[in-house]
Amino acid sequence: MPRVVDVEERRQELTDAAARLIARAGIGAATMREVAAEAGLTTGALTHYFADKRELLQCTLTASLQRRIDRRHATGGDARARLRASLVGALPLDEESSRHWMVTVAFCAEAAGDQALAQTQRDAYREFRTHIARLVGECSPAGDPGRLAERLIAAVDGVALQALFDPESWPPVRQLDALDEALDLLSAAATQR
Amino acid sequence: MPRVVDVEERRQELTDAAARLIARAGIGAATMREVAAEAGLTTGALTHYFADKRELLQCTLTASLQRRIDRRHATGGDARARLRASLVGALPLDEESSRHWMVTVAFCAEAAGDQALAQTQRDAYREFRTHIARLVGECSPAGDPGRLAERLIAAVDGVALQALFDPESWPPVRQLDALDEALDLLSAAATQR
DNA sequence: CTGGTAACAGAACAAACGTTATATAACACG
DNA sequence: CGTGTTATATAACGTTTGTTCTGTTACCAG
Repeated sequence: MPRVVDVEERRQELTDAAARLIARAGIGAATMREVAAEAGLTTGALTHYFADKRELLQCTLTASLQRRIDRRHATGGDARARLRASLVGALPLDEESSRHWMVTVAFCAEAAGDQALAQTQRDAYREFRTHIARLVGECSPAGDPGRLAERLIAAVDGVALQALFDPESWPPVRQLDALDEALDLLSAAATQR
Repeated sequence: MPRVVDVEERRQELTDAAARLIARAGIGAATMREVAAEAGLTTGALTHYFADKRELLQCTLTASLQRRIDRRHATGGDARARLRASLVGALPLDEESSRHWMVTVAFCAEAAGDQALAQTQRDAYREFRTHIARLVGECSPAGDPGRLAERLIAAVDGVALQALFDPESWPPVRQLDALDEALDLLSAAATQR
Protein backbone atom coordinates (compact mmCIF):
# COMPACT_ATOMS: atom_id res chain seq x y z
CA MET A 1 0.00 0.00 0.00
CA PRO A 2 1.40 3.41 -1.03
CA ARG A 3 1.38 6.98 0.20
CA VAL A 4 -0.82 7.05 3.25
CA VAL A 5 -3.17 10.05 3.53
CA ASP A 6 -6.18 10.74 5.72
CA VAL A 7 -8.87 10.64 3.07
CA GLU A 8 -11.54 12.27 5.20
CA GLU A 9 -9.19 15.09 6.12
CA ARG A 10 -8.36 15.74 2.46
CA ARG A 11 -12.04 15.84 1.55
CA GLN A 12 -12.60 18.28 4.37
CA GLU A 13 -9.78 20.50 3.13
CA LEU A 14 -11.27 20.52 -0.35
CA THR A 15 -14.84 21.28 0.75
CA ASP A 16 -13.46 24.00 3.02
CA ALA A 17 -11.68 25.53 0.04
CA ALA A 18 -14.93 25.42 -1.92
CA ALA A 19 -16.78 27.02 1.00
CA ARG A 20 -14.27 29.86 1.16
CA LEU A 21 -14.65 30.59 -2.55
CA ILE A 22 -18.44 30.43 -2.40
CA ALA A 23 -18.58 32.76 0.58
CA ARG A 24 -16.16 35.13 -1.13
CA ALA A 25 -17.78 35.43 -4.54
CA GLY A 26 -20.75 33.10 -4.94
CA ILE A 27 -21.24 29.56 -6.16
CA GLY A 28 -20.11 30.52 -9.64
CA ALA A 29 -16.63 31.17 -8.28
CA ALA A 30 -16.29 27.55 -7.15
CA THR A 31 -14.91 26.06 -10.37
CA MET A 32 -12.95 22.83 -10.28
CA ARG A 33 -9.63 24.56 -10.95
CA GLU A 34 -10.27 27.38 -8.48
CA VAL A 35 -11.30 25.02 -5.70
CA ALA A 36 -8.23 22.86 -6.27
CA ALA A 37 -5.94 25.90 -6.34
CA GLU A 38 -7.52 27.34 -3.20
CA ALA A 39 -6.68 24.06 -1.46
CA GLY A 40 -3.15 24.14 -2.90
CA LEU A 41 -3.77 21.21 -5.24
CA THR A 42 -4.86 20.58 -8.84
CA THR A 43 -7.89 19.08 -10.55
CA GLY A 44 -6.21 15.70 -10.50
CA ALA A 45 -6.49 15.58 -6.72
CA LEU A 46 -10.02 16.98 -6.79
CA THR A 47 -11.39 14.32 -9.12
CA HIS A 48 -9.61 11.71 -7.04
CA TYR A 49 -11.76 12.56 -4.02
CA PHE A 50 -15.04 13.56 -5.70
CA ALA A 51 -16.71 11.84 -8.61
CA ASP A 52 -17.87 15.10 -10.16
CA LYS A 53 -18.69 18.72 -9.39
CA ARG A 54 -22.18 17.88 -8.23
CA GLU A 55 -20.80 15.61 -5.52
CA LEU A 56 -18.25 18.24 -4.52
CA LEU A 57 -20.97 20.86 -4.07
CA GLN A 58 -23.25 18.46 -2.22
CA CYS A 59 -20.43 17.56 0.16
CA THR A 60 -19.48 21.21 0.56
CA LEU A 61 -23.01 22.07 1.68
CA THR A 62 -23.19 19.09 4.02
CA ALA A 63 -19.80 19.86 5.58
CA SER A 64 -20.62 23.54 5.97
CA LEU A 65 -23.92 22.80 7.68
CA GLN A 66 -22.14 20.33 9.96
CA ARG A 67 -19.67 23.04 10.98
CA ARG A 68 -22.61 25.22 11.96
CA ILE A 69 -24.15 22.40 13.96
CA ASP A 70 -20.86 21.78 15.78
CA ARG A 71 -20.71 25.46 16.65
CA ARG A 72 -24.02 25.59 18.43
CA HIS A 73 -23.47 22.44 20.44
CA ALA A 74 -23.03 23.84 23.97
CA THR A 75 -22.53 21.73 27.08
CA GLY A 76 -21.93 23.84 30.23
CA GLY A 77 -24.50 25.73 32.31
CA ASP A 78 -28.21 25.33 32.83
CA ALA A 79 -30.82 24.89 30.14
CA ARG A 80 -31.30 28.63 29.66
CA ALA A 81 -27.56 29.16 29.23
CA ARG A 82 -27.31 26.28 26.78
CA LEU A 83 -30.26 27.68 24.83
CA ARG A 84 -28.59 31.07 24.56
CA ALA A 85 -25.27 29.48 23.62
CA SER A 86 -26.93 27.50 20.84
CA LEU A 87 -28.53 30.63 19.43
CA VAL A 88 -25.29 32.58 19.76
CA GLY A 89 -23.60 29.80 17.80
CA ALA A 90 -26.10 30.35 15.01
CA LEU A 91 -25.15 34.01 14.58
CA PRO A 92 -22.48 35.22 12.10
CA LEU A 93 -20.30 36.73 14.83
CA ASP A 94 -16.87 35.98 13.37
CA GLU A 95 -15.29 35.24 10.04
CA GLU A 96 -15.83 31.50 10.18
CA SER A 97 -19.49 31.54 11.14
CA SER A 98 -20.14 34.29 8.59
CA ARG A 99 -18.54 32.12 5.94
CA HIS A 100 -20.73 29.11 6.69
CA TRP A 101 -23.82 31.29 6.93
CA MET A 102 -22.96 32.67 3.50
CA VAL A 103 -22.63 29.14 2.12
CA THR A 104 -26.02 28.21 3.57
CA VAL A 105 -27.60 31.23 1.92
CA ALA A 106 -25.74 30.78 -1.36
CA PHE A 107 -27.16 27.28 -1.76
CA CYS A 108 -30.73 28.43 -1.19
CA ALA A 109 -31.56 29.22 -4.81
CA GLU A 110 -29.39 26.34 -6.02
CA ALA A 111 -31.45 23.96 -3.87
CA ALA A 112 -34.64 25.15 -5.55
CA GLY A 113 -33.55 23.22 -8.63
CA ASP A 114 -31.84 20.28 -6.92
CA GLN A 115 -33.81 17.89 -4.74
CA ALA A 116 -30.78 16.45 -2.96
CA LEU A 117 -29.51 19.88 -1.92
CA ALA A 118 -33.00 20.90 -0.81
CA GLN A 119 -33.33 17.77 1.30
CA THR A 120 -29.98 18.44 2.97
CA GLN A 121 -30.97 21.99 3.85
CA ARG A 122 -34.42 21.01 5.10
CA ASP A 123 -32.96 18.31 7.32
CA ALA A 124 -30.46 20.73 8.84
CA TYR A 125 -33.19 23.25 9.51
CA ARG A 126 -35.47 20.72 11.15
CA GLU A 127 -32.62 19.38 13.25
CA PHE A 128 -31.94 22.92 14.44
CA ARG A 129 -35.61 23.48 15.21
CA THR A 130 -35.83 20.24 17.20
CA HIS A 131 -32.63 21.07 19.07
CA ILE A 132 -33.85 24.54 20.07
CA ALA A 133 -37.34 23.30 20.91
CA ARG A 134 -35.88 20.73 23.31
CA LEU A 135 -33.85 23.39 25.10
CA VAL A 136 -36.83 25.74 25.22
CA GLY A 137 -38.92 22.96 26.75
CA GLU A 138 -36.27 22.34 29.38
CA CYS A 139 -35.98 25.94 30.56
CA SER A 140 -39.56 27.20 30.26
CA PRO A 141 -42.41 24.70 30.57
CA ALA A 142 -45.05 27.33 29.68
CA GLY A 143 -46.12 27.67 26.05
CA ASP A 144 -45.55 25.47 23.03
CA PRO A 145 -41.78 24.77 22.77
CA GLY A 146 -41.97 24.21 19.03
CA ARG A 147 -43.66 27.54 18.41
CA LEU A 148 -41.29 29.41 20.73
CA ALA A 149 -38.32 27.73 19.07
CA GLU A 150 -39.52 28.89 15.66
CA ARG A 151 -39.86 32.46 16.91
CA LEU A 152 -36.35 32.42 18.35
CA ILE A 153 -34.89 30.92 15.20
CA ALA A 154 -36.71 33.49 13.10
CA ALA A 155 -35.27 36.29 15.23
CA VAL A 156 -31.76 34.86 14.95
CA ASP A 157 -32.00 34.14 11.23
CA GLY A 158 -33.40 37.59 10.56
CA VAL A 159 -30.53 39.25 12.38
CA ALA A 160 -28.07 36.93 10.63
CA LEU A 161 -29.42 37.79 7.18
CA GLN A 162 -29.24 41.51 7.87
CA ALA A 163 -25.70 41.07 9.17
CA LEU A 164 -24.69 39.26 5.98
CA PHE A 165 -26.11 42.01 3.79
CA ASP A 166 -24.73 44.85 5.89
CA PRO A 167 -21.94 43.62 8.21
CA GLU A 168 -20.78 47.10 9.19
CA SER A 169 -24.19 47.91 10.63
CA TRP A 170 -24.24 44.67 12.58
CA PRO A 171 -21.19 44.20 14.79
CA PRO A 172 -21.34 41.28 17.24
CA VAL A 173 -22.59 43.49 20.09
CA ARG A 174 -25.67 44.55 18.17
CA GLN A 175 -26.43 40.99 17.11
CA LEU A 176 -26.19 39.79 20.70
CA ASP A 177 -28.40 42.67 21.88
CA ALA A 178 -31.07 41.64 19.41
CA LEU A 179 -30.81 38.00 20.50
CA ASP A 180 -31.08 38.83 24.20
CA GLU A 181 -34.06 41.08 23.57
CA ALA A 182 -35.79 38.26 21.73
CA LEU A 183 -35.03 35.87 24.58
CA ASP A 184 -36.35 38.30 27.19
CA LEU A 185 -39.44 39.10 25.17
CA LEU A 186 -40.35 35.47 24.67
CA SER A 187 -39.69 34.37 28.24
CA ALA A 188 -41.78 37.31 29.47
CA ALA A 189 -44.61 36.38 27.13
CA ALA A 190 -44.38 32.74 28.22
CA THR A 191 -44.48 33.39 31.96
CA GLN A 192 -47.33 35.91 31.91
CA ARG A 193 -49.77 33.27 30.66
CA MET B 1 -37.37 56.24 -36.93
CA PRO B 2 -38.02 52.52 -37.22
CA ARG B 3 -39.76 49.79 -35.34
CA VAL B 4 -41.11 51.36 -32.20
CA VAL B 5 -40.65 49.35 -29.02
CA ASP B 6 -40.98 50.31 -25.36
CA VAL B 7 -37.34 49.96 -24.36
CA GLU B 8 -37.99 50.01 -20.62
CA GLU B 9 -40.65 47.34 -20.98
CA ARG B 10 -38.28 45.07 -22.94
CA ARG B 11 -35.58 45.47 -20.33
CA GLN B 12 -38.12 44.61 -17.66
CA GLU B 13 -39.15 41.48 -19.57
CA LEU B 14 -35.54 40.39 -19.82
CA THR B 15 -34.68 41.01 -16.17
CA ASP B 16 -37.89 39.23 -15.21
CA ALA B 17 -36.81 36.24 -17.27
CA ALA B 18 -33.43 36.29 -15.54
CA ALA B 19 -35.14 36.52 -12.14
CA ARG B 20 -37.29 33.49 -12.93
CA LEU B 21 -34.26 31.41 -13.90
CA ILE B 22 -32.28 32.50 -10.84
CA ALA B 23 -35.16 31.70 -8.50
CA ARG B 24 -35.65 28.35 -10.21
CA ALA B 25 -32.07 27.07 -10.22
CA GLY B 26 -29.61 29.67 -8.97
CA ILE B 27 -27.54 32.39 -10.57
CA GLY B 28 -25.56 29.84 -12.56
CA ALA B 29 -28.70 29.02 -14.51
CA ALA B 30 -28.95 32.58 -15.80
CA THR B 31 -26.75 32.25 -18.88
CA MET B 32 -27.16 34.70 -21.76
CA ARG B 33 -28.80 32.13 -24.00
CA GLU B 34 -31.11 30.81 -21.29
CA VAL B 35 -32.27 34.26 -20.23
CA ALA B 36 -32.98 35.22 -23.83
CA ALA B 37 -34.84 31.97 -24.47
CA GLU B 38 -36.86 32.36 -21.25
CA ALA B 39 -37.99 35.76 -22.54
CA GLY B 40 -38.78 34.26 -25.96
CA LEU B 41 -35.86 36.02 -27.66
CA THR B 42 -32.23 35.36 -28.57
CA THR B 43 -28.86 36.69 -27.47
CA GLY B 44 -29.00 39.32 -30.20
CA ALA B 45 -31.86 41.06 -28.43
CA LEU B 46 -30.25 40.60 -25.05
CA THR B 47 -26.99 42.31 -26.00
CA HIS B 48 -29.01 45.09 -27.62
CA TYR B 49 -30.46 46.06 -24.24
CA PHE B 50 -27.57 45.22 -21.91
CA ALA B 51 -23.90 45.93 -22.52
CA ASP B 52 -22.77 42.68 -20.91
CA LYS B 53 -23.78 40.01 -18.45
CA ARG B 54 -22.63 42.04 -15.50
CA GLU B 55 -25.04 44.82 -16.38
CA LEU B 56 -27.84 42.32 -16.91
CA LEU B 57 -27.35 40.83 -13.46
CA GLN B 58 -27.03 44.24 -11.83
CA CYS B 59 -30.29 45.36 -13.45
CA THR B 60 -31.97 42.08 -12.55
CA LEU B 61 -31.16 42.61 -8.88
CA THR B 62 -32.26 46.25 -8.97
CA ALA B 63 -35.54 45.42 -10.72
CA SER B 64 -36.25 42.52 -8.38
CA LEU B 65 -35.67 44.66 -5.30
CA GLN B 66 -37.92 47.36 -6.78
CA ARG B 67 -40.70 44.81 -7.22
CA ARG B 68 -40.40 43.98 -3.54
CA ILE B 69 -40.53 47.65 -2.61
CA ASP B 70 -43.64 48.17 -4.74
CA ARG B 71 -45.26 45.25 -2.99
CA ARG B 72 -44.94 46.67 0.48
CA HIS B 73 -46.14 50.12 -0.40
CA ALA B 74 -49.53 50.28 1.30
CA THR B 75 -51.85 53.31 1.34
CA GLY B 76 -55.18 52.60 3.07
CA GLY B 77 -55.92 52.41 6.80
CA ASP B 78 -54.23 53.85 9.86
CA ALA B 79 -50.52 53.72 10.64
CA ARG B 80 -50.74 50.35 12.36
CA ALA B 81 -52.58 48.84 9.38
CA ARG B 82 -50.06 50.29 6.95
CA LEU B 83 -47.20 48.94 9.06
CA ARG B 84 -48.69 45.47 9.02
CA ALA B 85 -49.37 45.70 5.29
CA SER B 86 -45.76 46.67 4.62
CA LEU B 87 -44.49 43.71 6.61
CA VAL B 88 -46.97 41.37 4.94
CA GLY B 89 -45.66 42.63 1.61
CA ALA B 90 -42.17 41.57 2.67
CA LEU B 91 -43.19 37.94 3.23
CA PRO B 92 -42.92 35.23 0.54
CA LEU B 93 -46.65 34.52 0.56
CA ASP B 94 -47.17 33.77 -3.13
CA GLU B 95 -45.15 32.65 -6.12
CA GLU B 96 -44.10 36.15 -7.17
CA SER B 97 -42.91 37.36 -3.80
CA SER B 98 -41.13 34.03 -3.21
CA ARG B 99 -39.36 34.48 -6.52
CA HIS B 100 -38.08 37.95 -5.69
CA TRP B 101 -37.10 36.85 -2.21
CA MET B 102 -35.10 34.01 -3.78
CA VAL B 103 -33.35 36.48 -6.08
CA THR B 104 -32.47 38.69 -3.12
CA VAL B 105 -30.98 35.73 -1.29
CA ALA B 106 -29.23 34.34 -4.37
CA PHE B 107 -27.35 37.60 -4.84
CA CYS B 108 -26.14 37.64 -1.24
CA ALA B 109 -22.94 35.65 -1.79
CA GLU B 110 -22.47 37.18 -5.23
CA ALA B 111 -22.53 40.64 -3.65
CA ALA B 112 -19.71 39.65 -1.30
CA GLY B 113 -17.37 39.83 -4.28
CA ASP B 114 -18.99 42.72 -6.15
CA GLN B 115 -19.14 46.18 -4.62
CA ALA B 116 -21.88 47.48 -6.91
CA LEU B 117 -24.20 44.59 -6.06
CA ALA B 118 -23.43 44.96 -2.36
CA GLN B 119 -24.24 48.66 -2.50
CA THR B 120 -27.56 47.98 -4.22
CA GLN B 121 -28.55 45.45 -1.58
CA ARG B 122 -27.48 47.63 1.33
CA ASP B 123 -29.42 50.59 -0.03
CA ALA B 124 -32.57 48.51 -0.41
CA TYR B 125 -32.22 47.20 3.12
CA ARG B 126 -31.71 50.64 4.60
CA GLU B 127 -34.64 52.02 2.64
CA PHE B 128 -36.79 49.24 4.06
CA ARG B 129 -35.55 49.92 7.58
CA THR B 130 -36.28 53.64 7.24
CA HIS B 131 -39.72 52.94 5.82
CA ILE B 132 -40.69 50.59 8.65
CA ALA B 133 -39.17 52.85 11.32
CA ARG B 134 -41.30 55.75 10.09
CA LEU B 135 -44.48 53.68 10.30
CA VAL B 136 -43.49 52.35 13.72
CA GLY B 137 -42.94 55.90 14.92
CA GLU B 138 -46.38 56.91 13.64
CA CYS B 139 -48.31 54.17 15.39
CA SER B 140 -46.40 53.79 18.66
CA PRO B 141 -44.53 56.78 20.07
CA ALA B 142 -42.99 54.71 22.89
CA GLY B 143 -39.57 53.16 22.36
CA ASP B 144 -36.91 53.72 19.70
CA PRO B 145 -38.59 53.34 16.27
CA GLY B 146 -35.34 52.34 14.62
CA ARG B 147 -34.70 49.56 17.08
CA LEU B 148 -38.29 48.32 16.94
CA ALA B 149 -38.18 48.41 13.15
CA GLU B 150 -35.04 46.27 13.15
CA ARG B 151 -36.68 43.72 15.42
CA LEU B 152 -39.76 43.52 13.20
CA ILE B 153 -37.67 43.20 10.06
CA ALA B 154 -35.57 40.50 11.70
CA ALA B 155 -38.72 38.57 12.60
CA VAL B 156 -40.08 38.90 9.06
CA ASP B 157 -36.77 38.05 7.38
CA GLY B 158 -36.29 35.06 9.66
CA VAL B 159 -39.69 33.68 8.79
CA ALA B 160 -39.08 34.43 5.12
CA LEU B 161 -35.78 32.56 5.11
CA GLN B 162 -37.30 29.54 6.79
CA ALA B 163 -40.16 29.64 4.30
CA LEU B 164 -37.72 29.67 1.39
CA PHE B 165 -35.82 26.66 2.74
CA ASP B 166 -38.93 24.72 3.69
CA PRO B 167 -42.02 26.10 1.91
CA GLU B 168 -44.26 23.17 2.82
CA SER B 169 -43.77 23.85 6.52
CA TRP B 170 -44.55 27.53 6.06
CA PRO B 171 -47.90 28.13 4.34
CA PRO B 172 -49.11 31.77 4.28
CA VAL B 173 -51.23 31.28 7.40
CA ARG B 174 -48.25 30.27 9.51
CA GLN B 175 -46.16 33.14 8.22
CA LEU B 176 -48.92 35.63 9.06
CA ASP B 177 -49.33 34.09 12.51
CA ALA B 178 -45.64 34.63 13.20
CA LEU B 179 -45.82 38.20 11.94
CA ASP B 180 -48.85 39.07 14.07
CA GLU B 181 -47.25 37.53 17.12
CA ALA B 182 -44.15 39.66 16.59
CA LEU B 183 -46.31 42.76 16.19
CA ASP B 184 -48.28 42.00 19.37
CA LEU B 185 -45.14 41.20 21.33
CA LEU B 186 -43.39 44.41 20.36
CA SER B 187 -46.38 46.69 20.89
CA ALA B 188 -46.94 45.09 24.31
CA ALA B 189 -43.28 45.61 25.20
CA ALA B 190 -43.45 49.21 23.97
CA THR B 191 -46.61 50.17 25.90
CA GLN B 192 -45.59 48.61 29.21
CA ARG B 193 -42.65 51.01 29.54
C1' DC C 1 15.65 -3.73 -2.22
C1' DT C 2 11.84 -4.00 -5.17
C1' DG C 3 7.34 -4.26 -7.17
C1' DG C 4 2.74 -2.23 -6.86
C1' DT C 5 -0.66 0.79 -5.65
C1' DA C 6 -2.47 5.21 -3.85
C1' DA C 7 -1.88 10.29 -4.41
C1' DC C 8 -1.26 13.56 -7.03
C1' DA C 9 0.22 16.82 -11.48
C1' DG C 10 -0.61 18.14 -15.94
C1' DA C 11 -2.29 17.80 -20.54
C1' DA C 12 -6.13 17.08 -23.59
C1' DC C 13 -10.98 17.37 -25.15
C1' DA C 14 -15.64 18.38 -26.11
C1' DA C 15 -19.24 21.28 -24.56
C1' DA C 16 -20.88 25.57 -23.03
C1' DC C 17 -20.03 30.17 -22.15
C1' DG C 18 -19.76 35.49 -22.96
C1' DT C 19 -18.99 38.36 -26.56
C1' DT C 20 -18.67 40.27 -31.18
C1' DA C 21 -19.87 40.56 -35.88
C1' DT C 22 -23.03 40.05 -39.72
C1' DA C 23 -27.48 39.65 -41.83
C1' DT C 24 -32.49 40.40 -42.14
C1' DA C 25 -36.97 42.24 -41.21
C1' DA C 26 -40.01 45.97 -39.75
C1' DC C 27 -41.44 50.39 -39.29
C1' DA C 28 -41.47 55.93 -39.05
C1' DC C 29 -40.42 59.69 -41.83
C1' DG C 30 -39.33 62.66 -45.85
C1' DC D 1 -42.72 54.97 -52.05
C1' DG D 2 -38.07 54.58 -51.05
C1' DT D 3 -34.78 55.22 -47.11
C1' DG D 4 -32.51 55.03 -43.05
C1' DT D 5 -32.61 53.35 -38.47
C1' DT D 6 -33.96 50.13 -34.93
C1' DA D 7 -35.04 45.50 -33.29
C1' DT D 8 -33.92 40.97 -33.57
C1' DA D 9 -31.96 36.45 -35.46
C1' DT D 10 -28.04 33.88 -36.52
C1' DA D 11 -23.28 32.67 -36.93
C1' DA D 12 -18.69 32.79 -35.44
C1' DC D 13 -14.74 33.33 -32.18
C1' DG D 14 -11.85 32.76 -28.35
C1' DT D 15 -12.16 31.32 -23.35
C1' DT D 16 -13.43 28.79 -19.69
C1' DT D 17 -15.60 24.88 -17.91
C1' DG D 18 -16.24 19.89 -16.35
C1' DT D 19 -14.34 15.74 -17.32
C1' DT D 20 -11.12 12.18 -18.81
C1' DC D 21 -6.74 10.46 -19.57
C1' DT D 22 -1.84 9.74 -18.98
C1' DG D 23 2.13 10.18 -16.57
C1' DT D 24 5.00 10.65 -12.25
C1' DT D 25 6.10 10.46 -7.45
C1' DA D 26 6.07 8.45 -2.93
C1' DC D 27 5.30 5.11 0.05
C1' DC D 28 4.30 0.30 2.21
C1' DA D 29 4.33 -4.87 1.83
C1' DG D 30 7.07 -8.74 0.84
